[in-house]
Amino acid sequence: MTERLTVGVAARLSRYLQVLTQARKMGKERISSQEISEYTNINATQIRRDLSAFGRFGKRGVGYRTDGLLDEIRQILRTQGQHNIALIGGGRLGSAIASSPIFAEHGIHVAAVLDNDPDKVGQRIGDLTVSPIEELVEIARERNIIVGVIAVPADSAQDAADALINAGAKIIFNYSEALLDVPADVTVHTSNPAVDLLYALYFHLA
Amino acid sequence: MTERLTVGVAARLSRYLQVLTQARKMGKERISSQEISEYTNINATQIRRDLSAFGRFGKRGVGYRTDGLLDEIRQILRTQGQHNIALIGGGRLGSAIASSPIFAEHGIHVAAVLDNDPDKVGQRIGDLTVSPIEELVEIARERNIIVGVIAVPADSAQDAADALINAGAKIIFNYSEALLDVPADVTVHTSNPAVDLLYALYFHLA
DNA sequence: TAGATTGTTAATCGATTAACAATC
DNA sequence: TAGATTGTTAATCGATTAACAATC
Repeated sequence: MTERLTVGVAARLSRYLQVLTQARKMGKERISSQEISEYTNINATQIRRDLSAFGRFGKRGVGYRTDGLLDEIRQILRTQGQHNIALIGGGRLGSAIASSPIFAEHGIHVAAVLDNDPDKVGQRIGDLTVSPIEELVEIARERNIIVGVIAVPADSAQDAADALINAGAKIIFNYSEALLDVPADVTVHTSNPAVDLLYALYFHLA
Repeated sequence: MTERLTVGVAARLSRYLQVLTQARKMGKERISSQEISEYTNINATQIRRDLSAFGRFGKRGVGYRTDGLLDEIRQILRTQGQHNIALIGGGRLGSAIASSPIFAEHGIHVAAVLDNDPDKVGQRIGDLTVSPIEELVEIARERNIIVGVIAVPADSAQDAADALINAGAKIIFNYSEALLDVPADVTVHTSNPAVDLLYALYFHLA
């Protein structure tokens, strides 16, 4: 099982992880492939197939133990540790991200919020104080940060990306609509809800 | 060309749409499949293949006209009109979404922000005033809304979904971590940046 | 002409699905 | 035993990629 997962399998396992995390919070002790399918829109046979490639985690006639399956998938995805991330942008979106419980639930800790606007520096967001962008290099080194989240307007996004790259970040989540130019060893995930929406509308209208 | 696109093709065309929109804003008149590939991480051959299924849009040795290709893809995805959407939640995330230029750029108009918290009702967010959730049915009917965005804490998310469904929404974008139970004719897109991040980390660490 | 890039073919690989025996 | 659900097979379909002629 030391082989690298394909992109598709890893993406699907991540979705199962999300459903299982919530199902556990709702007190569900067992879950069937059919139930996971309803929440993810992934075919139930596909789910059983994905899982059975790593072991026999389920019980026929019963389903999967929520807790046990969660642990197995975490092991497969190697996502059991704590990860520190840096957030660039102390505006509305930055505040929303920094305060969201979504990250903590999965072992992800927003270690710092930075901004290049002197008016924002020093403001408090939840437990954090906004730091000047100049401190990013030091913070990233100290806190072992390789993931950065960009929550600034499109016209500042490339500057934010450059600062992150300069500080050693290898994974960037871009919540602006800007296209970012980055070196080959840096991965960018751009989130664009408007485009996702057009995609969803296509299937509704077609 | 009246046939329905496969899920994969529609998803990729949406990504091209995003890149082309930004490339046009940056004043780029022409773009090659290789350039689109660098921004989307989709194989350049795949891109040419996807496009050539609908016509010969490019010029050999030159590339594609940004403007022209944008129009072609919009036609294929049938996303040329204006769409009104309703946003539930007037907190930090809701404000960020309502104020974001990302939607307007693609013809999507946040027509109303609603909240069940009396303290939030009446507050202004950009051009909008937060309305009580009770007004959703009427607003949805008047503004022809079938898309709803949920930007409330997880423990209110199902209530928000129920209100949207009751008002006739068929597509729901869920920015909480909650799992939503909805009728079969309603599509839910749940965004969970933490899970996306674990997925990205897997490939970085592996 | 030389260089660049599209459009297309052909081959391979992974995803998807139906069906069903195994078994709880 | 009866019902439910997993694990697995087999068949199909779409995605991916390399290669390259066409052509701007």
